[in-house]
Amino acid sequence: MGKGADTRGMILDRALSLASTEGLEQLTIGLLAKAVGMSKSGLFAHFKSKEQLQLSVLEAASERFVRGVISPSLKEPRGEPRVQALFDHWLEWEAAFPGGCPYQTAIIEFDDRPGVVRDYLLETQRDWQDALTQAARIAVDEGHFRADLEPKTFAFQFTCLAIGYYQHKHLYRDGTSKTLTRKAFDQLLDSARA
Amino acid sequence: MGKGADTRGMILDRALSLASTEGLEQLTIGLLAKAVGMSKSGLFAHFKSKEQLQLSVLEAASERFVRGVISPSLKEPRGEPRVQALFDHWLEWEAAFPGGCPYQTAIIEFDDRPGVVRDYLLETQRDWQDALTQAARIAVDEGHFRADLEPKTFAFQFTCLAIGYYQHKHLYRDGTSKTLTRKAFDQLLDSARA
DNA sequence: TGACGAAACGAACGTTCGTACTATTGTCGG
DNA sequence: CCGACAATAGTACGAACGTTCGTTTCGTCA
Repeated sequence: MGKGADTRGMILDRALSLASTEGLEQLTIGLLAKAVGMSKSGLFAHFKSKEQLQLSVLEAASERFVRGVISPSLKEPRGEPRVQALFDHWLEWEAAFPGGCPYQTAIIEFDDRPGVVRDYLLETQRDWQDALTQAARIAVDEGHFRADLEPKTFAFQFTCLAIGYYQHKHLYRDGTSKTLTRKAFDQLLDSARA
Repeated sequence: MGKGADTRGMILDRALSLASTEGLEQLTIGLLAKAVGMSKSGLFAHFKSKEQLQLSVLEAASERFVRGVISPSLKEPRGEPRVQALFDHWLEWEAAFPGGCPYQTAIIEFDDRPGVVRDYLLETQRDWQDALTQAARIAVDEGHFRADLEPKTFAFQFTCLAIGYYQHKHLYRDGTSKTLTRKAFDQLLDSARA
């Protein structure tokens, strides 16, 4: 159980990069094998099907997301600072992948294709949305946000900005995306406060 | 030049639906041929390459977008009513495709892949962003929006909501997306007004 | 009606896809 | 150091990919 898990991890590392630029479907087994310097069959043995590979890639992404975004944000003070931290860490995390957030790509690819991949995406995205909603609710409780703020709506607006940032950055590539998104987010925070 | 253009149009019609659900790359020539009841080679003859087919599909989408969103909105009164119309027509237009806005899918697929398709996406998306910015600027001039509003930022926020709506709708499929998005948009309008 | 160009066809090209088998290598505990 | 077993490579498969080819059907006008 030693060596195998290591190579599997290395494969998923490389797969995450490829999936972020090419998508989960274009992430081909032959291509991935060449990228990590293995034979197609040798790599294939680690995952018993392409669908399992796709799922494993998303699970690896989840793990990184928790480690890079969720956990560090939970260490921040409750309320607005934590909301702000979630946003900051999201921006950082997105930049860690050459093709941007792998979830973004995967959701577009699979939101109309039923199966275990779509199910997994739905589940994790719900969790992320719940976490955001909860963070907003706490900010209300703490008195940072106005009492009549709807946490769910706030979470949606938050997510919209995150998605929009991703798209703007990768399409225009003019370096203005981060400033623009920060401005929009500050405005969102403004209207969320008392 | 009669018959050929007709079938070409019919092909692109079907292709638009398929591309919105499957993506421009998964929109396979063989699959499309089967969908329209033609032979692969017969269909292929209309476009001299797959890249040309993809480009033609996007051009067909552009045409529909102008006819369904831009033009009718320009008939509305200048200022906020026109901005509102742009948003309303966007929501309608998006619903006309089984897999949602074909641009959304295409941008995610091609934003990291240089070529004529990406170039075309960049160009049309810039046009759309410019149109939105211009509409916001007019609303400022008319006194509907506050004088210090930044039209470009507003256009970005607008687009973010549109993208977010698309994703929410197709992933969750719980029927709450439109209400949620309208609420967020109303809030955006509120903060844009005096 | 005959002829001619446009449009659609069927078959085949070489390549790559995901997956199934079998063989070879590598890594450890006795 | 060796046997067991995990890990990787090799080979082959049927199907689908984009593309090309030569041929056949269709539409139109002399």
